[in-house]
Amino acid sequence: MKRKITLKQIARELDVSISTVSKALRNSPEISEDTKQKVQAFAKLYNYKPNNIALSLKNRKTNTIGIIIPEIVHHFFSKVIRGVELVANKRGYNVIVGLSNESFSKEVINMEMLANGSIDGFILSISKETLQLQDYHHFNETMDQGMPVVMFDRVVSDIKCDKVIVNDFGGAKRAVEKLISNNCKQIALITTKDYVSVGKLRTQGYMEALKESGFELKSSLILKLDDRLDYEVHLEALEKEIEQLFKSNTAIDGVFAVNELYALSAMKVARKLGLEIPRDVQVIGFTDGVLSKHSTPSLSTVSQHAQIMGERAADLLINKLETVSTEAEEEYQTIVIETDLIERESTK
Amino acid sequence: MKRKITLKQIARELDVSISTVSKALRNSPEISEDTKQKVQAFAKLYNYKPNNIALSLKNRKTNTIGIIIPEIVHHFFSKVIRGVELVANKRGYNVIVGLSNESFSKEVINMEMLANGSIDGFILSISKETLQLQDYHHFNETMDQGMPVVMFDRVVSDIKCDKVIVNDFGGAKRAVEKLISNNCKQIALITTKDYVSVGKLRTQGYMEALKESGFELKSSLILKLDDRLDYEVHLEALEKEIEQLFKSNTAIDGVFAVNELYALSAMKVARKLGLEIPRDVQVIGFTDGVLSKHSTPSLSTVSQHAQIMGERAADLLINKLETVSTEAEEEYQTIVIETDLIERESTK
DNA sequence: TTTTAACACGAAAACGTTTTCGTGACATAT
DNA sequence: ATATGTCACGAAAACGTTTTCGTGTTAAAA
Repeated sequence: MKRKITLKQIARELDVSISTVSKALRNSPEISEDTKQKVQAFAKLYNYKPNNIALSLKNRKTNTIGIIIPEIVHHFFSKVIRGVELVANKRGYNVIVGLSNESFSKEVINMEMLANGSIDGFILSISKETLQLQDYHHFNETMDQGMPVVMFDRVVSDIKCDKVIVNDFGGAKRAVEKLISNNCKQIALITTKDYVSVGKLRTQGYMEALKESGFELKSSLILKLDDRLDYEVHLEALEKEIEQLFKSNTAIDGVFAVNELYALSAMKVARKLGLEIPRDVQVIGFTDGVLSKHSTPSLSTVSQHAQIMGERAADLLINKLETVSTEAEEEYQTIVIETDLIERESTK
Repeated sequence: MKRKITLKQIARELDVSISTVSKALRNSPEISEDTKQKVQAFAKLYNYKPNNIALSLKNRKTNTIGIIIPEIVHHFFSKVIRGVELVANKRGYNVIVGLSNESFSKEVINMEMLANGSIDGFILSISKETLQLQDYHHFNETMDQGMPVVMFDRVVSDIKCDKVIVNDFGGAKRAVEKLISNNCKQIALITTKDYVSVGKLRTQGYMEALKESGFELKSSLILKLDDRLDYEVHLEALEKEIEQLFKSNTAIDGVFAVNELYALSAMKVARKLGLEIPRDVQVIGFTDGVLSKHSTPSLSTVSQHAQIMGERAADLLINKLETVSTEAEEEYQTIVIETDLIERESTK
């Protein structure tokens, strides 16, 4: 077991100084061809690679970006990570992942751990608990210390930083318009409570689409679920709520759901109640998930382009890291990713 | 924008030496109560936190573990990451993620990037291309340099290191036994080519179960797919292959598939051919995925406990990192995670 | 021959810590 | 009065780099 070799060891072996070795390896013109050859050959032989930590300390730059997300077992978030990793790697950065698990305190702790020199900047999506508490001090403190932050998907407008978001409003609106043009008359909405920013926007898109088409808004058609309950575990509870919705609105012929699970459950409940999809009820979900594609019937859905979000966020962050900030130049961008409506079997 | 404060700055402000500040903050008995109070108060006020990079350099320990996986948009792998992150965080470590994207060269590059001081050890699952090429020099070189490696799921027996694997053989065997006891007579196997170690083991489990029950092995019932083709994209190609299988073996009444997608496709094809599940054909998959639970009919499956694998791998690695290695003591463990057979609607 | 310039290299500082060891001031014991 | 000991702190090294600056040697120019 041979430990990694250092400049100092090479210097000692070849009986030159550390500086000479360093310069020789970086091909400095200061060093004679002879010495360069000798040093480079030796370094190659012993497979010398500069120590990243030492470089980070010297350069005050880690070439690592931190990404903090609420959950990793989730198609959307893992796709975002893939996007981040893709451009990060391409541009010479590593990615360190922190999970907040939707908890405020874990989010804070994770950020503090990483902010102490481990990374150059953050890419993150805010946890539900943080959104509820509306306590954003940790974001502001991090940025105060000169560490750039790029938020994606779940953002809040109060915070001044770069953002990458989905056109939730537009995507939802188009989905509902699709249902309308497909001749749906009673379109239900299955959404989350308003503190989830994306849920709120999608709800507004639903409303706007109905309004523009001259439909009246019936609050009985809107089911707002408290998603603090993990419905992946308590599936029956979710289905019960949706069943109630269908039973008290027997004329429902269209459903727009703000995520995949809600949409699938809606299809399941509808079928259970003897309704056929898409003949009797048409359903559209909102997601980049894998369920939509493989469900039966497959689910029409609003695609968010999660991977592209990750790529954009990473580019935004790295650009900021690599431009010399002229201080006052506090210009923050918000990139809006457009959605696509993917039509599958759950719509006509 | 106030940059992070350092010991040196505190020392200058309070007109003491750097060492005094360091000791005061670590509550050294060498320092008088007076000075401690003063220093600690000042540090708190300016929210001093030691710089991780400097600590890493000093201690030659980063408290970071690297995890390299072939793909992150995948339920199994993201669950493993969650497990790793869970215990890593609990034990004071960060997690840095590298994606090989099933490519040999990306795997090598990623490992080299991280091995140069960025992390203390690796947790990884081998990429398909590496398994095909059977080129494992990068693993051995990393370990030669004294960096511990824990492999999970996709491992090879030639490499001497700690491992966490699933009981693929046993899980597959039990699944097929279940089909047999459910009265299936013609049980098909949908698997991968043998270079995927887990696929091979599951295939052997299938064979063993049949043999023990006195069934004859019919090679026409075994479909070996080349999974270099990404069937998530070329779904029709996959379905066509499976359709062939069913058409040339019309008596098939049971299917064991080595992953989720194969199982789902089998169900889809069977239904298309007018077969009802589970009445005419019973199906069992192998996975920890989300599709199984939400498909219609829901899929009976062999659960791998991915998160537990991640947890075990992390514990194994951190234990190794934190015990002083008495050199010769080259004891490597292999932890086998037992599977569970989750019965859902696709079996009787 | 003396001055200048180019060349090839080394010493040392810096990044931010922790830790070992040394030392001056003062108090106590001889 | 001298020796011993405790206390409170500082200097310096170390981790592994890069880079600035200084310097001794040799060759070219005056």
